[in-house]
Amino acid sequence: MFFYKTLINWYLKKNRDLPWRKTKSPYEIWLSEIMLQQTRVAQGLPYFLKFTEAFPTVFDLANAEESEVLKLWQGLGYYSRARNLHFTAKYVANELNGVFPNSYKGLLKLKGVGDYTASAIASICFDEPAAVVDGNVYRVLSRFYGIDTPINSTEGIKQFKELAQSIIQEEEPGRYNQAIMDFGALHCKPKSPLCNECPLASNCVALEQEKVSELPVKIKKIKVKKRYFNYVVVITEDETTLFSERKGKGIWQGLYQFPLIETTESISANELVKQEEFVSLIPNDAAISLFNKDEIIHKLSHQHLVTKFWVVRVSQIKGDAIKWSEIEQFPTSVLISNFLKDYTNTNSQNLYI
DNA sequence: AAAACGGGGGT
DNA sequence: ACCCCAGTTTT
Repeated sequence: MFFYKTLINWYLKKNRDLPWRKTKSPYEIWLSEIMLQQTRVAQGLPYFLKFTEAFPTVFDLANAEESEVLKLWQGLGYYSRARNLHFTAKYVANELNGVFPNSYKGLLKLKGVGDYTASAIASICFDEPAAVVDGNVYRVLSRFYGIDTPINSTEGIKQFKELAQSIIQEEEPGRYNQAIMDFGALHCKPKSPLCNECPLASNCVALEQEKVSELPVKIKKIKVKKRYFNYVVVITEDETTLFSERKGKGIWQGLYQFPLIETTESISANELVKQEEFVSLIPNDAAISLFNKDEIIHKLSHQHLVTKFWVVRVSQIKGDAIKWSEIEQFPTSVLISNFLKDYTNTNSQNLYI
């Protein structure tokens, strides 16, 4: 109870003024929670404003084209969130008359809504005492209670959820959930937490045992792969190009891109023109130049994409072309978005063979 | 149980 | 470089 009350009191003084805290509307809370999954508040905030303006209600979102949703989501990452968001909006609008489920259990069934998000919406919108466990909660609980079970182990996930659930009260569960998350984000930070002015210091096990910097424990296991991307930027005399949707599994599903030739290592122009995919795409009269002198290393969590943009000028095109002037309407990755920006600002003289 | 899934910011 | 972020889904 000390823990619970202290966090709520801290929150009443120090909470962040955020737009989704002005409402209990499940639509807006849901929208904000999906956007903030694995995403910093500062990064998600402008997207929340864009989305609520473009889609004031769940019906507006449901009636949008998926590509329109992805375009607004562009740059936020984890694009399956946007596709699931749209799917769930259509489900709620069409099957549930626009009314979101009003319980943790019901919310959990929605696509893109897991344990954290169901708890957040249920507690904030419906005052259900369902405890959220996000990265902040893991950190605050592991330190305050001195728990060194790895937070990303099966056992740790179960243990911390049970502990969090045992703490939450019937009284103001939504406010408490937001309090412990804000406290983790602003006060009990990963590096340099403010222990010398902490309202929980008197009972914090990690502080007492000088283990603050060691907690929480996390098993690290990500291994980064290198991949070699060659984007073929075909440009015809009448300013059209090839730009199509990325199908199948893997990164950037549903986003648009130039024809992509992936190789096992970095290649030259001479090697590029020998690639089967290139031959089938490009006529013999093509003029090929390399746009970026240095390889672009686009860094994702699990892979580094070593990328070359090949500008290929041709008289005519084989596949389905789009007008270059309309390319910005399509949702695309930050990697390609950055290229388009650079390309527009660069004279074609600066190309490298 | 582990891997995949983005991008940005802090140290 | 490495870690972390209002996690969820797929393999």
